[in-house]
Amino acid sequence: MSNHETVNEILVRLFANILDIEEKCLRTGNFFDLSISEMHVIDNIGVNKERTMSDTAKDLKVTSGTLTTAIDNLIKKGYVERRRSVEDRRVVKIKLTDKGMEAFKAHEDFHKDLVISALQQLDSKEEELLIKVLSNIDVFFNHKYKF
Amino acid sequence: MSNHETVNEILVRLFANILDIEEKCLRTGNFFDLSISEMHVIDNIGVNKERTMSDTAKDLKVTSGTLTTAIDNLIKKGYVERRRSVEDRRVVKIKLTDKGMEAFKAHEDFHKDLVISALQQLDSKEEELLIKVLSNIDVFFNHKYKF
DNA sequence: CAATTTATTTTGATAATCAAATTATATTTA
DNA sequence: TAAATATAATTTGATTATCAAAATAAATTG
Repeated sequence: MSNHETVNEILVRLFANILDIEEKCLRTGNFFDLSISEMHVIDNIGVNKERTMSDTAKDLKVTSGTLTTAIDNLIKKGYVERRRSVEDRRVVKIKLTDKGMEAFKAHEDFHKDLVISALQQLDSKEEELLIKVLSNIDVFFNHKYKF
Repeated sequence: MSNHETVNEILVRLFANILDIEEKCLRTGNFFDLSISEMHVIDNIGVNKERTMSDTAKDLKVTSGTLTTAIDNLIKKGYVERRRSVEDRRVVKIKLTDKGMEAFKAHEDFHKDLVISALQQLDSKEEELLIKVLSNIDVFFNHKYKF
């Protein structure tokens, strides 16, 4: 097998595994009632912020209708609060509750932990190599991603 | 910014976008009637192979009920064929049609492009090192997060 | 102030998924 | 070998995530 094929195979496997790990860590952790996509909504709202529905939907690349139902559920579960803006009464502001912030932090910690444990294995030369390759992929995606 | 933060940032962006980009490349290409999950089924069946439902479902980490409906749709769209095994009549074998193989190859090309971009500016020694580094990370994750 | 634009929600639909029940066939065992 | 058990796949009934288009409400503009 060529290097290219090997790299492809490992990247595909790593990607699938990381998604799997993230989902399972969620489901077996303290926030077992959150799906990955719900966690991504929480992650996007972020701590100490009050965001509008449309900005959040745009960031997450979903329609505002989709976000409305997602937020309905997150409110039911106690992770998010919603209020109408007083300056512009068309606008709805959302922010995390304390429980939401805890979930945010847990997820952040998970990410930190994942990256730290991956990088711990590497010497500085390997680390640079990895960053270079990841950046290359990032550039490739940004290039492809103009629709 | 520390290496950790850089890596984390790139990873988050990559993970947020990769499925999206892959799907959009599909939809704007010759196989606009395939979703990304359908393409992953096609990818898993692979060319020149005849696979059983259960093996494929296991590989894809979905239940066999889920795969049954996925295969129903792929047959309707003309990408897959299904026949009962003669040796064991409980077993169902699936394989790609010619159209399915074309889709497989188109998807393969997308991945090839990705890897070529990823490996840009790397000499063959660095390629080898990268393979080692990625494999280590994969093995490490599987050890650390086993459920 | 009427028309238009903007922000959000609602509605009605489809994909992907699961667990549990069902069907058909094969294997084991008493 | 007939009955019990196991296996492979499908069907059923449900949920979640998603979209486009219609509806609602508020702000802006001409």
